[in-house]
Amino acid sequence: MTDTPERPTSDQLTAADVQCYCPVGGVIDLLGRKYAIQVVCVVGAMQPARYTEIEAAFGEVSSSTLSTRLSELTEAGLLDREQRNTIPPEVQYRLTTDGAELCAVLEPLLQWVESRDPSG
Amino acid sequence: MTDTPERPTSDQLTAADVQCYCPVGGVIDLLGRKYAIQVVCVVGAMQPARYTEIEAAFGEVSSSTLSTRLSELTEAGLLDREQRNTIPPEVQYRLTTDGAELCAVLEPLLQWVESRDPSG
DNA sequence: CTGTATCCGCGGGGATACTG
DNA sequence: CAGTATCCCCGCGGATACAG
Repeated sequence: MTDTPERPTSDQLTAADVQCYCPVGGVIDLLGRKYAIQVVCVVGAMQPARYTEIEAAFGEVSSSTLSTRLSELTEAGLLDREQRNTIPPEVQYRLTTDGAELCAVLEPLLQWVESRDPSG
Repeated sequence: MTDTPERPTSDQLTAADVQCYCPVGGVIDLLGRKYAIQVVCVVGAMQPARYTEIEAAFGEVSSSTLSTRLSELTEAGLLDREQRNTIPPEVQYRLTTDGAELCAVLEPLLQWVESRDPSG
Protein backbone atom coordinates (compact mmCIF):
# COMPACT_ATOMS: atom_id res chain seq x y z
CA MET A 1 0.00 0.00 0.00
CA THR A 2 2.33 2.75 -1.13
CA ASP A 3 1.27 6.13 -2.41
CA THR A 4 3.03 5.66 -5.72
CA PRO A 5 1.50 8.26 -8.03
CA GLU A 6 2.11 6.16 -11.16
CA ARG A 7 -0.42 3.57 -10.05
CA PRO A 8 -3.85 5.16 -9.67
CA THR A 9 -6.46 3.53 -7.52
CA SER A 10 -8.56 2.83 -10.59
CA ASP A 11 -9.28 -0.80 -11.24
CA GLN A 12 -9.27 -0.05 -14.94
CA LEU A 13 -6.05 -1.17 -16.56
CA THR A 14 -4.29 1.21 -18.90
CA ALA A 15 -1.70 0.55 -21.57
CA ALA A 16 1.12 1.24 -19.13
CA ASP A 17 -0.10 -1.45 -16.77
CA VAL A 18 0.02 -4.21 -19.33
CA GLN A 19 3.21 -3.06 -20.95
CA CYS A 20 5.23 -5.74 -19.19
CA TYR A 21 2.52 -8.26 -19.88
CA CYS A 22 3.49 -9.02 -23.45
CA PRO A 23 6.54 -11.26 -23.77
CA VAL A 24 7.26 -11.53 -27.45
CA GLY A 25 10.53 -13.40 -27.79
CA GLY A 26 11.84 -16.56 -26.21
CA VAL A 27 9.45 -19.38 -25.48
CA ILE A 28 6.39 -17.64 -26.88
CA ASP A 29 8.16 -17.27 -30.18
CA LEU A 30 9.10 -20.93 -30.15
CA LEU A 31 5.53 -21.97 -29.39
CA GLY A 32 4.38 -19.98 -32.38
CA ARG A 33 6.25 -22.30 -34.70
CA LYS A 34 4.28 -24.97 -36.46
CA TYR A 35 3.33 -28.04 -34.39
CA ALA A 36 5.27 -26.77 -31.36
CA ILE A 37 2.31 -26.63 -29.00
CA GLN A 38 0.99 -29.93 -30.22
CA VAL A 39 4.35 -31.64 -29.92
CA VAL A 40 4.57 -30.68 -26.27
CA CYS A 41 1.13 -32.05 -25.56
CA VAL A 42 1.59 -35.16 -27.66
CA VAL A 43 4.82 -36.06 -25.90
CA GLY A 44 3.11 -35.34 -22.62
CA ALA A 45 0.33 -37.74 -23.53
CA MET A 46 2.53 -40.55 -24.84
CA GLN A 47 5.57 -40.43 -22.56
CA PRO A 48 7.88 -41.86 -23.49
CA ALA A 49 7.35 -40.90 -27.12
CA ARG A 50 9.37 -42.20 -30.01
CA TYR A 51 10.07 -40.21 -33.15
CA THR A 52 7.92 -42.31 -35.43
CA GLU A 53 5.00 -42.21 -33.00
CA ILE A 54 5.11 -38.45 -32.80
CA GLU A 55 5.35 -38.26 -36.56
CA ALA A 56 2.34 -40.51 -36.89
CA ALA A 57 0.31 -38.36 -34.53
CA PHE A 58 0.35 -35.65 -37.17
CA GLY A 59 -1.11 -36.67 -40.47
CA GLU A 60 1.30 -34.63 -42.55
CA VAL A 61 4.63 -33.33 -41.34
CA SER A 62 7.90 -33.14 -43.15
CA SER A 63 10.65 -34.86 -41.24
CA SER A 64 12.80 -31.76 -41.40
CA THR A 65 10.18 -29.61 -39.74
CA LEU A 66 9.40 -32.09 -36.97
CA SER A 67 13.07 -32.68 -36.41
CA THR A 68 13.72 -28.98 -36.09
CA ARG A 69 10.86 -28.56 -33.67
CA LEU A 70 12.05 -31.42 -31.48
CA SER A 71 15.55 -29.97 -31.41
CA GLU A 72 14.30 -26.53 -30.48
CA LEU A 73 12.09 -27.80 -27.69
CA THR A 74 14.88 -29.98 -26.37
CA GLU A 75 17.30 -27.08 -26.56
CA ALA A 76 14.81 -24.91 -24.69
CA GLY A 77 14.77 -27.40 -21.87
CA LEU A 78 11.20 -28.49 -22.41
CA LEU A 79 11.90 -31.94 -23.78
CA ASP A 80 14.31 -34.57 -22.64
CA ARG A 81 15.88 -36.71 -25.35
CA GLU A 82 17.25 -40.09 -24.42
CA GLN A 83 19.02 -42.15 -27.04
CA ARG A 84 19.65 -45.85 -26.75
CA ASN A 85 22.33 -47.09 -29.08
CA THR A 86 20.67 -50.34 -29.91
CA ILE A 87 20.05 -51.74 -33.35
CA PRO A 88 17.78 -50.40 -34.57
CA PRO A 89 18.39 -47.19 -32.62
CA GLU A 90 15.70 -46.05 -30.25
CA VAL A 91 15.06 -42.55 -29.02
CA GLN A 92 12.65 -41.60 -26.30
CA TYR A 93 11.29 -38.15 -25.70
CA ARG A 94 9.84 -37.08 -22.39
CA LEU A 95 8.81 -33.80 -20.88
CA THR A 96 11.19 -32.14 -18.50
CA THR A 97 9.75 -30.65 -15.32
CA ASP A 98 9.46 -27.36 -17.16
CA GLY A 99 7.87 -29.06 -20.12
CA ALA A 100 5.33 -30.75 -17.92
CA GLU A 101 4.35 -27.41 -16.44
CA LEU A 102 3.97 -25.97 -19.90
CA CYS A 103 1.95 -28.97 -21.06
CA ALA A 104 -0.42 -28.60 -18.13
CA VAL A 105 -1.01 -25.00 -19.13
CA LEU A 106 -1.30 -25.80 -22.82
CA GLU A 107 -3.75 -28.62 -22.59
CA PRO A 108 -6.78 -26.47 -21.75
CA LEU A 109 -5.95 -24.46 -24.86
CA LEU A 110 -6.05 -27.48 -27.14
CA GLN A 111 -9.20 -28.69 -25.42
CA TRP A 112 -10.83 -25.35 -26.11
CA VAL A 113 -9.67 -25.31 -29.72
CA GLU A 114 -11.05 -28.77 -30.29
CA SER A 115 -14.38 -28.03 -28.68
CA ARG A 116 -14.71 -24.91 -30.78
CA ASP A 117 -13.56 -26.27 -34.11
CA PRO A 118 -14.04 -30.06 -34.14
CA SER A 119 -13.28 -30.22 -37.85
CA GLY A 120 -9.71 -29.26 -37.16
CA MET B 1 -17.26 -51.07 -22.17
CA THR B 2 -17.20 -52.67 -25.54
CA ASP B 3 -14.81 -55.30 -26.72
CA THR B 4 -13.49 -53.18 -29.54
CA PRO B 5 -10.19 -54.73 -30.51
CA GLU B 6 -8.72 -51.44 -31.72
CA ARG B 7 -8.75 -49.99 -28.23
CA PRO B 8 -6.65 -52.09 -25.88
CA THR B 9 -7.17 -51.91 -22.17
CA SER B 10 -3.74 -50.41 -21.79
CA ASP B 11 -3.64 -47.01 -20.19
CA GLN B 12 -0.64 -46.18 -22.33
CA LEU B 13 -1.59 -43.92 -25.20
CA THR B 14 -0.39 -44.76 -28.66
CA ALA B 15 -0.02 -42.57 -31.72
CA ALA B 16 -3.48 -43.55 -32.92
CA ASP B 17 -5.08 -42.31 -29.73
CA VAL B 18 -3.69 -38.82 -30.00
CA GLN B 19 -4.11 -38.56 -33.73
CA CYS B 20 -7.23 -36.42 -33.36
CA TYR B 21 -5.55 -34.42 -30.63
CA CYS B 22 -3.49 -32.24 -32.91
CA PRO B 23 -5.49 -29.51 -34.59
CA VAL B 24 -3.13 -27.71 -36.92
CA GLY B 25 -5.20 -25.26 -38.88
CA GLY B 26 -7.82 -22.74 -37.88
CA VAL B 27 -7.49 -20.94 -34.57
CA ILE B 28 -4.21 -22.58 -33.59
CA ASP B 29 -2.67 -21.31 -36.78
CA LEU B 30 -3.97 -17.83 -36.09
CA LEU B 31 -2.61 -17.86 -32.56
CA GLY B 32 0.80 -18.73 -33.95
CA ARG B 33 0.99 -15.36 -35.64
CA LYS B 34 3.00 -12.65 -33.99
CA TYR B 35 1.35 -10.88 -31.05
CA ALA B 36 -1.91 -12.82 -31.50
CA ILE B 37 -1.92 -14.44 -28.07
CA GLN B 38 -0.84 -11.24 -26.41
CA VAL B 39 -3.45 -9.18 -28.21
CA VAL B 40 -6.21 -11.42 -26.90
CA CYS B 41 -4.95 -11.12 -23.34
CA VAL B 42 -4.26 -7.40 -23.56
CA VAL B 43 -7.74 -6.67 -24.84
CA GLY B 44 -9.09 -8.92 -22.13
CA ALA B 45 -7.21 -6.94 -19.52
CA MET B 46 -8.10 -3.49 -20.82
CA GLN B 47 -11.65 -3.89 -22.06
CA PRO B 48 -12.64 -1.79 -23.78
CA ALA B 49 -9.33 -1.37 -25.58
CA ARG B 50 -8.60 1.34 -28.10
CA TYR B 51 -6.20 0.92 -30.97
CA THR B 52 -3.56 3.29 -29.66
CA GLU B 53 -3.66 1.70 -26.24
CA ILE B 54 -3.10 -1.76 -27.65
CA GLU B 55 -0.31 -0.42 -29.81
CA ALA B 56 1.31 1.17 -26.76
CA ALA B 57 1.16 -2.10 -24.84
CA PHE B 58 3.72 -3.50 -27.25
CA GLY B 59 6.94 -1.58 -27.41
CA GLU B 60 7.47 -2.11 -31.11
CA VAL B 61 4.81 -3.11 -33.57
CA SER B 62 4.26 -1.96 -37.08
CA SER B 63 0.76 -0.65 -37.60
CA SER B 64 0.25 -2.99 -40.51
CA THR B 65 0.99 -6.04 -38.44
CA LEU B 66 -1.17 -5.05 -35.51
CA SER B 67 -3.96 -4.03 -37.83
CA THR B 68 -3.83 -7.37 -39.59
CA ARG B 69 -3.88 -9.24 -36.30
CA LEU B 70 -6.87 -7.29 -35.03
CA SER B 71 -8.74 -7.95 -38.25
CA GLU B 72 -7.99 -11.65 -38.13
CA LEU B 73 -9.07 -12.02 -34.53
CA THR B 74 -12.22 -10.04 -35.19
CA GLU B 75 -12.94 -12.10 -38.27
CA ALA B 76 -12.44 -15.26 -36.23
CA GLY B 77 -15.09 -14.12 -33.82
CA LEU B 78 -12.74 -13.62 -30.91
CA LEU B 79 -12.81 -9.84 -30.83
CA ASP B 80 -15.71 -7.46 -31.11
CA ARG B 81 -14.98 -4.19 -32.88
CA GLU B 82 -17.23 -1.24 -32.18
CA GLN B 83 -16.69 1.96 -34.11
CA ARG B 84 -18.03 5.32 -33.04
CA ASN B 85 -18.11 7.85 -35.86
CA THR B 86 -17.08 10.78 -33.78
CA ILE B 87 -14.33 13.25 -34.52
CA PRO B 88 -11.76 12.07 -33.90
CA PRO B 89 -12.99 8.53 -34.60
CA GLU B 90 -12.99 6.10 -31.71
CA VAL B 91 -12.85 2.33 -31.89
CA GLN B 92 -13.31 -0.02 -28.99
CA TYR B 93 -12.24 -3.63 -28.96
CA ARG B 94 -13.68 -6.15 -26.56
CA LEU B 95 -13.55 -9.88 -26.26
CA THR B 96 -16.49 -11.84 -27.52
CA THR B 97 -17.77 -14.70 -25.39
CA ASP B 98 -15.50 -17.00 -27.34
CA GLY B 99 -12.60 -14.62 -26.97
CA ALA B 100 -13.10 -14.45 -23.23
CA GLU B 101 -12.99 -18.22 -23.01
CA LEU B 102 -9.79 -18.25 -25.01
CA CYS B 103 -8.30 -15.50 -22.89
CA ALA B 104 -9.04 -17.42 -19.72
CA VAL B 105 -7.20 -20.39 -21.15
CA LEU B 106 -4.33 -18.30 -22.46
CA GLU B 107 -3.59 -16.33 -19.37
CA PRO B 108 -1.98 -19.21 -17.44
CA LEU B 109 0.31 -19.65 -20.42
CA LEU B 110 1.54 -16.07 -20.31
CA GLN B 111 1.88 -16.29 -16.55
CA TRP B 112 4.03 -19.36 -16.94
CA VAL B 113 6.15 -17.77 -19.66
CA GLU B 114 6.75 -14.70 -17.54
CA SER B 115 7.65 -16.68 -14.45
CA ARG B 116 10.07 -18.75 -16.48
CA ASP B 117 11.68 -16.01 -18.51
CA PRO B 118 11.27 -12.70 -16.69
CA SER B 119 13.65 -10.94 -19.04
CA GLY B 120 11.13 -11.25 -21.83
C1' DC C 1 -7.22 8.59 -34.30
C1' DT C 2 -7.51 4.32 -36.72
C1' DG C 3 -6.31 2.34 -39.74
C1' DT C 4 -5.22 0.52 -45.26
C1' DA C 5 -1.95 -0.01 -49.35
C1' DT C 6 2.32 -1.16 -51.18
C1' DC C 7 6.81 -2.86 -51.43
C1' DC C 8 10.13 -6.07 -50.03
C1' DG C 9 13.39 -8.91 -47.26
C1' DC C 10 13.94 -12.81 -44.40
C1' DG C 11 13.24 -17.06 -42.55
C1' DG C 12 9.93 -20.79 -41.60
C1' DG C 13 8.67 -24.87 -43.52
C1' DG C 14 7.83 -28.41 -47.34
C1' DA C 15 10.03 -31.86 -50.59
C1' DT C 16 13.54 -34.68 -51.38
C1' DA C 17 17.65 -37.27 -50.88
C1' DC C 18 20.79 -39.25 -48.02
C1' DT C 19 23.26 -41.12 -43.40
C1' DG C 20 24.60 -43.67 -38.87
C1' DC D 1 14.72 -46.19 -36.87
C1' DA D 2 15.75 -41.42 -36.36
C1' DG D 3 17.04 -38.21 -38.07
C1' DT D 4 20.36 -34.38 -41.05
C1' DA D 5 21.41 -31.72 -45.39
C1' DT D 6 20.04 -29.13 -49.15
C1' DC D 7 17.24 -26.45 -52.05
C1' DC D 8 13.62 -23.44 -52.75
C1' DC D 9 9.19 -21.11 -52.32
C1' DC D 10 5.79 -18.60 -50.03
C1' DG D 11 3.89 -15.69 -46.89
C1' DC D 12 4.64 -13.30 -42.46
C1' DG D 13 5.92 -9.19 -40.88
C1' DG D 14 8.54 -4.57 -40.94
C1' DA D 15 8.88 0.10 -43.06
C1' DT D 16 6.78 3.59 -45.18
C1' DA D 17 3.33 6.39 -47.18
C1' DC D 18 -1.14 7.68 -47.33
C1' DA D 19 -6.57 7.96 -46.25
C1' DG D 20 -11.24 8.68 -43.87
